Amino acid sequence: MMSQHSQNKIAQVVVGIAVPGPFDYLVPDDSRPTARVGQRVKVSFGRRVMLGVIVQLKADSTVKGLKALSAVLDQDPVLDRQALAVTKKMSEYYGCSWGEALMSCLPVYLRQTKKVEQTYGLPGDRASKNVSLLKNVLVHDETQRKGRERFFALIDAAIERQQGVIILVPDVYRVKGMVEQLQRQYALTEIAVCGDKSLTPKKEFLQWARMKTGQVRVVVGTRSTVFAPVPNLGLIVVSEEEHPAYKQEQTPQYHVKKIAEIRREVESCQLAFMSATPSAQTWYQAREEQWQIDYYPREHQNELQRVDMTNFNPRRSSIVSFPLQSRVQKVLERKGQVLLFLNRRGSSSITRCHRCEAVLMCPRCNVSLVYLPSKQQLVCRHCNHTGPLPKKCPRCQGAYLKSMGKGIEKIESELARYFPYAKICCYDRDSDGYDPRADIYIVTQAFLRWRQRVRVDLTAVLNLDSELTRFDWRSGFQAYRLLKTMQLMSKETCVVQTYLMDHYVFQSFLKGDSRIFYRDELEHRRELGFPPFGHVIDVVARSLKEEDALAYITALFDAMEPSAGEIEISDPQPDRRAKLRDQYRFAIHLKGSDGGAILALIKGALKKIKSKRGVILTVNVDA
DNA sequence: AGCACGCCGACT
DNA sequence: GTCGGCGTGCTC
Repeated sequence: MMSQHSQNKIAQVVVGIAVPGPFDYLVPDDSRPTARVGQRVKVSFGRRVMLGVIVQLKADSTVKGLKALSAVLDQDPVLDRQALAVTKKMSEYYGCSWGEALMSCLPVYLRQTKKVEQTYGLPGDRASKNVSLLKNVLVHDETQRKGRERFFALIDAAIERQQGVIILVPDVYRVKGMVEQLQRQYALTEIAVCGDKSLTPKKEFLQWARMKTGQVRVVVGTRSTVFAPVPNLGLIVVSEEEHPAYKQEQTPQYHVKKIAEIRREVESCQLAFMSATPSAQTWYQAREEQWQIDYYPREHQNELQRVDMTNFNPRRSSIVSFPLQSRVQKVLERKGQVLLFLNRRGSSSITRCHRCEAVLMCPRCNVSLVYLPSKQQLVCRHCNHTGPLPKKCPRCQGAYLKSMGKGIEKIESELARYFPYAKICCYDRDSDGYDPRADIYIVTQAFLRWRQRVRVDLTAVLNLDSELTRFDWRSGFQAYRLLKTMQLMSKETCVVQTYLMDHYVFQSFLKGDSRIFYRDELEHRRELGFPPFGHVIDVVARSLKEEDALAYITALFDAMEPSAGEIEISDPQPDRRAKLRDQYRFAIHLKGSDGGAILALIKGALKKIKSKRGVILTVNVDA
């Protein structure tokens, strides 16, 4: 009798910490008939009690002195073989433990060592039909309308095949709109929302269980929804695929698009990446891998006006140039609407003493503080440290503090003088909605989350140069994305102010066809060895003690094998944010064609040097 | 990741 | 002589 379960004598278990594993445990006799791969278990690991997951069952083990499982927590496995395979591949790709990858794909409620009575048996046999592998799709849509039609056609086809669908959106604000769109098309009960942090763990788990048991056809959610336990998965849609929020910044640092690709490999589902401005990497990948590419260029031509700022004396004229002012004037006369973009909050970005030249700085981050007239506060753009505007210079007690560097609230007060009857509104990351009745909006980056809903008569980029000159291999693309977005939001005219008329990004954009931009941008990246033609890896050491962080990064630099292949290694240098939240940060930048070789170089150097107390090291690939 | 073991400086 | 620093190594 016992022998028929002898294959279940030993369980291989992984735990959610950075240890290699898996570890063998004895399965207690009474659990042997019911023990299954994918069940959660309680184990004593070292001196601790931890949650584990059975990843394999076997008859015997080479390890002596095995401990027994403390308890089996599930009746049915919470993870099927496909989820196990996906997390295994994920751990190999990202170099985290299998257990860490597994935990990130479980709902919070199931990460506790609590027994769950819920069963996850599927109603009937929903074994997947043998569907031939469908081509991945890039939906590159500048029209809003055609892309949506294509989107629904892809979902319809998956439902037609009796398969489930996952739809990813970059942040919680977009979930609602997406669900409303879907509800017009599909029955309410077939849609579930996922990744909503306001949900209690228990409620999130109940949603998860609905998906797991196949009661849900379509799942909508943010980043972590890419792990949703949809049985017989047919399609994963990544909307606004270039959005940076799809990258998880805490360990394990995964990217939604990579996980989607792994799920495609394991579960043979189709992928659809959608955007009005897809990333250059995706654009390239779609061509290299022969995806189906649906490009819908914008239908309505609008006028693009370039303003060469070298024609104006910056000391004598406003940041809103004369040509732009007269454009605004004309639109306002017709009761039209205007949208101006400047990526700088507040009224001034620097407050300096006229006498001793001291600049008001954030004590924790060593960057100049921004003044917000609406709150009458000085605020740090990195850590949100806030304080009042002092009346006297804190260093020399002089009474002449001077504001420099104009932000959107400064533009607002300037424009209020030119256009006293216009209703003018500012929007930055502290705004929680915008008033669609304003005559003029002046906005920062944060406003772009509304880009799909906004259509105004005139849009303008006040300072393209701040986007073009950022020290970042993606600045070209991001400048292009801003230009395109501003262009698509305008019904009639888009004005761009710049000193850099000849910059390749601007010149490519002016040619009108986005394919020209991607061709030029990719050529530029190929020459410089940037992604997708190479990898850029940053290593950052941070510590409360400046000398410790510097000593550590220098030791790491010295331990790196010189000229290992064709890897470019920068000298240790202060990070772009040299001090952040009281911590000093130093960086090394590495570049090369083989990302794995760069990581191996870093790992090799790390092994040679000893870790230092209070110094934290982070490695960022293609950040 | 934790949490032990283990080997060198300042305290009753 | 011990308390306690933190470097090193293991967890079935």
